[in-house]
Amino acid sequence: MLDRVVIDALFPADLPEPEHWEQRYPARQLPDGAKVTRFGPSPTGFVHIGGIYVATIDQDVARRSGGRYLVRVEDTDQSREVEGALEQFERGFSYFGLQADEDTLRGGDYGPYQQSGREQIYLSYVRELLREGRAYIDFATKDELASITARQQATKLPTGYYGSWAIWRDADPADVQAKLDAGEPWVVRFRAPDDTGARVRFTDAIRGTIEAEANRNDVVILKSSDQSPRLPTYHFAHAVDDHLMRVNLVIRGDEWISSVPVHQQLFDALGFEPITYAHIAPLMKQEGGSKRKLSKRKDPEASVDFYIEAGYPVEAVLYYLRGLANGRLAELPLAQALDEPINLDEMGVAGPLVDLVKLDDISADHIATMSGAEILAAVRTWAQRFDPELLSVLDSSEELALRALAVEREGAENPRKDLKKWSEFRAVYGFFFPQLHAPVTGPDDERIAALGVAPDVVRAVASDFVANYRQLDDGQEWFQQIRDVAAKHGFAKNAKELKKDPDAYPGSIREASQIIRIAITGSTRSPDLHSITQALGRDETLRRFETLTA
RNA sequence: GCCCCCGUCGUCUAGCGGCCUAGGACGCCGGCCUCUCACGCCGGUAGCGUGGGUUCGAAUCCCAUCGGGGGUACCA
Repeated sequence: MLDRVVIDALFPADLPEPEHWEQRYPARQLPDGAKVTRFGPSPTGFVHIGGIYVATIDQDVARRSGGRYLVRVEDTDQSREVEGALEQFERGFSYFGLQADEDTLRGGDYGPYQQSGREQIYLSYVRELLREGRAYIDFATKDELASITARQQATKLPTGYYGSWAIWRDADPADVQAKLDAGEPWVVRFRAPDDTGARVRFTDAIRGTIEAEANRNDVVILKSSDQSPRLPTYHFAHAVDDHLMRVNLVIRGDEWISSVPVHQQLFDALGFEPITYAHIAPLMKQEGGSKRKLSKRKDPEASVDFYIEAGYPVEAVLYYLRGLANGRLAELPLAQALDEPINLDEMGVAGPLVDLVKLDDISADHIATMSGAEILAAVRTWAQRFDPELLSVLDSSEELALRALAVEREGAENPRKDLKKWSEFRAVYGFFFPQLHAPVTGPDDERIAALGVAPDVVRAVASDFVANYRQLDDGQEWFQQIRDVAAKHGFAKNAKELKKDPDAYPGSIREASQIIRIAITGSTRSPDLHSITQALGRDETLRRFETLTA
């Protein structure tokens, strides 16, 4: 074991003792059963939808229990850091209404909330572990490490830096000193308790009891001395930060399950109270016949930007995510589900596939419950960022927009579900707006030609329709105008009649209606025609026939 | 290689030894409504990974096997 003087010389002389930090960050005064949770984003410049998923759970559990939810930026890997990542994170998370009770922006009594700002704290505890002989200085090179792993694999031994493989674990202090004097870079490794073969068990708040081999690995806890700032690995930062921030429930991805034995040893060596874990199965993606984690490289829907750009309503996404967390919530109406608590012990243990079709359905259902004014407001907000042209049209024709959105919605028993996301507004409602609507080119426009009605008949039908057109309030009466024109030009009363004797008619009422529909909306598929003309007004309605009657 | 987690319709799931001929939701298919689309309504499709046990009885318990996921980093 190294001499205390040697150890202390490796650290700043004014480095506080652990006791200092313990006092600086006292136990929280919270009601019984209050959960303090935390979400730890890495500033890699990509906000993953899985982060929203986990953070939603973190926040919900904390708030329900009268506890605290904090965000701690895990930036111990400076090489992966991306410029502006924090702002991006903030934007993504606030879009989904996920505000932390404590974080870098809002502050709090347990900061800094960014690991790169906590160097002194980690160092205090590393030095302490070193003094106690529960950690040691290590000079192993990458090549040495690779060789150890290779030899272990060849002999089917568990891989890792442990026991007699750990070349610096019980090194002669003189050798250590020599390396130090030579200025060789060093890391600090945790001295794993020597209980090889032992089994450990712990209770996971989601999965129940989990049993595993005790950790044997002397994991690195402090990264290389040739870096500045001197930062800890995740494992060590987790132990120190979660203890000092008085977090009592760690909710994280299940890729951490295998690390729990190390974490427990670390907590124990540091003299910290053990902590409760809840390991969440990650959001998955179907690929071929198998599932894999949603990947930020391959799957656009892994990014929160995907949902923001598409313009999915926040509530719909949140509702979907909560339903994935607790199946029970997916059966509840949206408002109620957003209000019900998420229970950890109800969470599934297998990773769910994210199903955009399901999200679309949820979203369409939700939008159908909104008023036209609410929808317009949401579309405007979306368009502000993603479709400036649409924005200006909306702003110059607000009344029209409201009338358009009212069609088969306001006062309707079963409102249309024709909008799944705000980005679809233009395609679905665009034709209402003269600035966005391209009139048909004429009787031979291919959309009309596809109906199979002769161009001169089309022109005649259109002309007659326009000549006698009356803007009527009653839908049936209004539609009678089309029936009359159709009858006059020999169209069959219904499709059945036409089918019986196809050559006897230019088409049926169906085709006649479609001529009118295409002229007005540009499409063979549209909401109720009468309602549309009500929204458009007489003049605009007739204007849309100009190219057909000319 | 070694260690851990997981496995019910295409998807999300209910299910905790008899209430299961396995329930719901989304999707899909068909029908009704109808001037198109959407909505709505009605109906249908489809699953306990496999093989052994235990038991009067197994989706539920045990074992094995297969499949999927993760860890085994000075990444988180």
